[in-house]
Amino acid sequence: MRPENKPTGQESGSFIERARRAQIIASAIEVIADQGFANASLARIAKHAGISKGVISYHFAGKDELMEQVVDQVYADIARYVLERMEGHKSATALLRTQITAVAQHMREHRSQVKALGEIFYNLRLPDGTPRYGVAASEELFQSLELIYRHGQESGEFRLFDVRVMAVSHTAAVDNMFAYWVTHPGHDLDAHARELADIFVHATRAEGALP
Amino acid sequence: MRPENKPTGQESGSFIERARRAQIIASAIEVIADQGFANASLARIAKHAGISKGVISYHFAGKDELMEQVVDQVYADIARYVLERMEGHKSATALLRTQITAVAQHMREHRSQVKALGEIFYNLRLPDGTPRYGVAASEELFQSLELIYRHGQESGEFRLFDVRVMAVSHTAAVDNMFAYWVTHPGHDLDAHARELADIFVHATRAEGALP
Amino acid sequence: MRPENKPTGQESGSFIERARRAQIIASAIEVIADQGFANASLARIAKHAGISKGVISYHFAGKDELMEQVVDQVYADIARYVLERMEGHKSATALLRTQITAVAQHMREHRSQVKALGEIFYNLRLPDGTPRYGVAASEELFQSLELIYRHGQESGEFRLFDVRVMAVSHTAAVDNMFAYWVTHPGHDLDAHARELADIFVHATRAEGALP
Amino acid sequence: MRPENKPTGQESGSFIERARRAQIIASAIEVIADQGFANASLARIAKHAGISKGVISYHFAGKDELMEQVVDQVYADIARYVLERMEGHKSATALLRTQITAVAQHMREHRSQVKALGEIFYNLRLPDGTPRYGVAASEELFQSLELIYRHGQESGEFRLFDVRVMAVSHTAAVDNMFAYWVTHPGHDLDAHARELADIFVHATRAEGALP
DNA sequence: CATGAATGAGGTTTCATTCAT
DNA sequence: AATGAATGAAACCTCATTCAT
Repeated sequence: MRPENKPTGQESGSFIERARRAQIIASAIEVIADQGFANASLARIAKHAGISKGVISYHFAGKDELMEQVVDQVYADIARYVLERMEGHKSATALLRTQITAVAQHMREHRSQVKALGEIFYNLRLPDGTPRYGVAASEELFQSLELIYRHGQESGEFRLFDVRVMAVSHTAAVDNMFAYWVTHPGHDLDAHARELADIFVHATRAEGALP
Repeated sequence: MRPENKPTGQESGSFIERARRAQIIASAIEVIADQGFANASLARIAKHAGISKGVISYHFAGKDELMEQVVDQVYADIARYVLERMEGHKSATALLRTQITAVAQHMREHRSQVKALGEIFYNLRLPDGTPRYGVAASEELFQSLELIYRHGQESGEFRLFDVRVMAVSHTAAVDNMFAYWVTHPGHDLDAHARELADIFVHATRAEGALP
Repeated sequence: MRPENKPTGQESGSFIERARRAQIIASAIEVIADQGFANASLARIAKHAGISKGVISYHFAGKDELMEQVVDQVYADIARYVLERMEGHKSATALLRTQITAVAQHMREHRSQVKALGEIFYNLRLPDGTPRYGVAASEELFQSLELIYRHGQESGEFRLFDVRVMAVSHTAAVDNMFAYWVTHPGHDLDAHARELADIFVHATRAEGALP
Repeated sequence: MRPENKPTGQESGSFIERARRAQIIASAIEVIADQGFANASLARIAKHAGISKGVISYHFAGKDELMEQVVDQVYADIARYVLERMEGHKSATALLRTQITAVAQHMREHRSQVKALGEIFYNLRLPDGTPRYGVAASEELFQSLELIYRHGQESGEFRLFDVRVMAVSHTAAVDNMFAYWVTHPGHDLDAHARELADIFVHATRAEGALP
């Protein structure tokens, strides 16, 4: 019997406990990234980790909890990585460029994690059949992007536009940059990111004021 | 035994044969749009169509072939719809706007089809676990968008940019417009499309030349 | 896909359908009577019937439905058997004696059925853990016995007593007669039944009026 | 390693050893009474006791031994309680009444214990699937009741009847009194017991000699 | 003396597919 | 051309038990 999860931010459980959970989460990420969500059975995840199937059930309440832990961890990693790199920048334009290029860097260094995140986001469903995450789950991300866009509009850097549509399109373009890179090995991710940043810089530019 | 499928574009089989296949494809679309790819078992599709499970196996080589037929049909519908509306326009800018708004109109009128298309695109896998359609499958779409963008660059309407990145981002933004609309009932799809067209018009604009 | 059960009294399904269901129910009865409820897995029931596990899932919504069908059938058999033999008797005393001896006869001829019924009654639980049947489920039986007892009190054959306590005790004594017989092969069930009838005849007798 | 259990009546092991075993037995009783035998996993029993699962394995050879210890303890409690109250009574009729009412009192005061006892009696099986306790296990109880009945027949208080059938029916009626009370909160257990005593007093009465 | 960790068997259920009719 | 019936694999989950520490 594993002690019930303490949903606090604080790490819980013994050292071994945490190590096993991390190992299982890592294995899940690799299997999902490699074989897709639908093929990522507990059996495969366990086999990939070199452990017995029961171990997963021992450390996680069920498959859903494991998936949610994967999402939580990967999402937190991305957010930390990107926010660190955005610190210090003042202008909305710089923030915008930095966000896109930082995400791209993180993707290049954590390809499997990001892929697994996307798979789970798209596929995990609640018992009633409705998506567990969905576009709705990106609300937090939308809002943080809207902060940048609104900041640019207020400072006069950006023209007036619907910040929600811009945020949704921004998110989509970044996500697909990743998907495109994954399926086109050899594609220059950093160049793509720079081009994408250019696109949104132009798209948001106040009339007659290109930098 | 059913005669093997002729993979030509030409309709094959008797009238009844074609009608049954169409009925099954329509049922599959509705079930997938409603319950998601993972919950769209042949049993559910058959039940929804009011027929026996065996009929599907009789008319399609397997589940995968059914899914591919759904994709083919829906994809062809979208292409026809959008191309019809683009005809007659000359300027790249007009073509760009029209493409985006026409897709949005089609989405509004064929919500289930588009949703099912997305589900299959994202979820269907080959036996070895790799995606059946990945971003790679959008190659045809990318190229047709690139035609527009290159046309604009040659006519001087558009600035110089990487047309592939622009096409990928364009596709992504349109896809997510749909996803956002699906999960946010009441969202104004047409307004979103107009804003999105504005975004790409600005993003592509030759310097100092806003219309 | 099996057509959903029509909960009407009318038999539903094709001939083969009904035959398979009957076969599976019979197999379940034998396995439960032989190995006990806890050991009566679907695998064992299927093996005993010489069919695949999946067949059971095909014909019954789940294990619980199978168990309930067993109860329904066995219970109806007993009721029919006993009521047939009680018909024509007028005096409460005769009805009482007949009920007990008829049940005993039925038990002797349908040992497995009765045993399985008891096992399911005692063990089957709802998803929330509460008993599916329980003493509460015997309410119908209690009330029919109370009719006899009240009839005897009104006719003056029986003394005054709490008919509910008498019915509960009666039910218990009959059930345990069966259980005792099951565990003591060679025990004379009919003699036991006659003795038991004597006990309740004496227990109910109006003072000073033994027949 | 724990020293093997000494199956003597004498308490064995250190103080801590005995305390732990008692604690575990008590927890098992509560869980079984609450959730039923089938849902009383070692995990749940351990959790309810606030200890680790391993402790149970340490102190008991296995689940079966734990169950048997529960039976032994509860059974001994009941016997002691009832026998104490029967002491001093001489007439068979008084002994009969006292036995029934004393058992009822004990039930009211030790509801969980009695419920757990019944669950285990009915459900525990030997590895080969046969019941560990069946009606056969009540032999001791039957014989002690038979002593009373034979005593009454010899003293002339009781009519002639088959003492085994009477004892079996008596046991059944008392057991079901408990089951009925458990499922009908608010039912008057003491009144039920008095009625039940009346029933057996009448059932055993020598003709023409009601007290 | 106690624990946390791990195991692997076995449970029910869902599913795509095959086949005789 | 269609159906109902059957299959067996694979999924997730629970559990009693074992073992190193």
